[in-house]
Amino acid sequence: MNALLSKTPSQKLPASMCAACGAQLLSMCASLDRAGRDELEALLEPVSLASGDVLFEEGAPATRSFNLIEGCLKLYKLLPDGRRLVTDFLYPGDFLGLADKDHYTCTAEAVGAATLCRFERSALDDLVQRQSCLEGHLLDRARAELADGRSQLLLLGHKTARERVASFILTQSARAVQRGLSASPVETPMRRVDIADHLGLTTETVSRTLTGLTADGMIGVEAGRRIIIRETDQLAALAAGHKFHKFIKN
Amino acid sequence: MNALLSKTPSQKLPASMCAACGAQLLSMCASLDRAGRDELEALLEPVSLASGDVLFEEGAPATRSFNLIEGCLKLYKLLPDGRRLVTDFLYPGDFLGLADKDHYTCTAEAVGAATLCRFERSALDDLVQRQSCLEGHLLDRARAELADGRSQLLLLGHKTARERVASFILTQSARAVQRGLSASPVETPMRRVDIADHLGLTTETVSRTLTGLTADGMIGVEAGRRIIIRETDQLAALAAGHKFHKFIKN
DNA sequence: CGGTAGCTTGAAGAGTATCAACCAAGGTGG
DNA sequence: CCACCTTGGTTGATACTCTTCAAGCTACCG
Repeated sequence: MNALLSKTPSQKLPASMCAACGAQLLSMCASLDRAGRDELEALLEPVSLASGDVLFEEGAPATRSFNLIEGCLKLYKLLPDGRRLVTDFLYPGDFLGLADKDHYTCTAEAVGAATLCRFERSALDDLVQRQSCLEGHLLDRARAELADGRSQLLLLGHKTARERVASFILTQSARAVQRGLSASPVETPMRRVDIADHLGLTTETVSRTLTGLTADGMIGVEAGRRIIIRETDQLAALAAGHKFHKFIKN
Repeated sequence: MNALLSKTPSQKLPASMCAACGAQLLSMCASLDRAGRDELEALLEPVSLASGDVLFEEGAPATRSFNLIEGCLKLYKLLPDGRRLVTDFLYPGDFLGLADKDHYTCTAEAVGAATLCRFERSALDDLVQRQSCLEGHLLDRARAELADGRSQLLLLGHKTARERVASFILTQSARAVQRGLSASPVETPMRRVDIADHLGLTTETVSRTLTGLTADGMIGVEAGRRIIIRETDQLAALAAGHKFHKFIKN
């Protein structure tokens, strides 16, 4: 889990790298013109991570920003005694380093194998100053992250275990759709303990709740990691906190 | 609690308004030169709120942004059955509307009497485009809010009631210091139920926990709303999650 | 084939919510 | 000026959800 960052040898990628990048339409690159993209491409360094590799640790000087190209990362914060909260899972197109002014506010760790674009902060900040559309793009990203964060606050502050798990499934599903994947069989690459630490629960409670939702016919679970959404409306009502709903327990 | 927005008659303030504003050094105005400030001042409309007035509601079109000049606001989200989470308390100098792209993500309500600067979003966005320092300022604000939000996630996800209340007291104290007030007798203008909904607890638990912290000599409470920090280090250790600490129960 | 990691299931325990009463302060009206 | 009511806060007893502790199960890998 604490393996060091394994970076590819410092070779530049072929010139077509950005053009061939599957995440380009999702990420900040999409807001740039041809010249701007070339300039951005000149700044980036590719990074590969294996499962469990730590990209950066909470509290370390935030000297670099990243764009996730492929794979899945988790961001988390730790309490001194080991309690952990996974603030977010990241997918291709997501930007890392937005919340981090001087020091990283979270640790970033690869959930599975992952590849990223790495930018030196100083160079990126310089480019952002000249490309005002980038600043707007980052501000939009920040807005979206703030909104998501507030929803997560509501989840952690007041939702029941069932509601939390339902919300999680629907959130993951929605993100899959954003990436052009199907809504219903949702692939969840992370382990139960990661889900638990994301929802403020324990692995046991997550497991029990998934079992319960399955027993109620709202979802199906295949091979542990693939979740089928069977009753979208009921699941959505549960996630939204409609306690009175006839299909909802607790 | 649902009283309508009470705005002052649509008079312009005297030209010296911004210059005389007590919050100017804290807010976005500080990043502008003389000309920029004049331009900003031309956009603003003053707003006064009484305790309980709702400035805007979650889900409404986000047509305006605000700068809090005086008083205290709370931002909150609601679940359909009434469960509420206060995402944040705002103090003079704080900006409202950063997280809101198309629609407000929270309801904003006055905790006590409050005064604000109101900006039409379209006009402000236009100014921001031309004053790039403003964009940088907003990005910095967004960064700080994201970082704060993540800490709050950790609090709601894994901290005990004692840790939550300790964190709350220290956060309020730190914010008071930012505004040039003393760290130790902290004035908390909000009611217990607001604190409870901010910490994901009930009023009873907040009350009991404050009583417990007082009994342990870590704090003192005067007139219900004024909190004296007696043992800063112990309180900080508690808030940080050092469960093993000798003075910490639970 | 043994060993380990991840997941599930079970029983007991803890922390906080819930329900309810009580108290203090402040406002109102007769 | 005092009885009455309302609001906000505290304290108490009980209930309940989720955690903790523990065991078992499955799949994968050396």
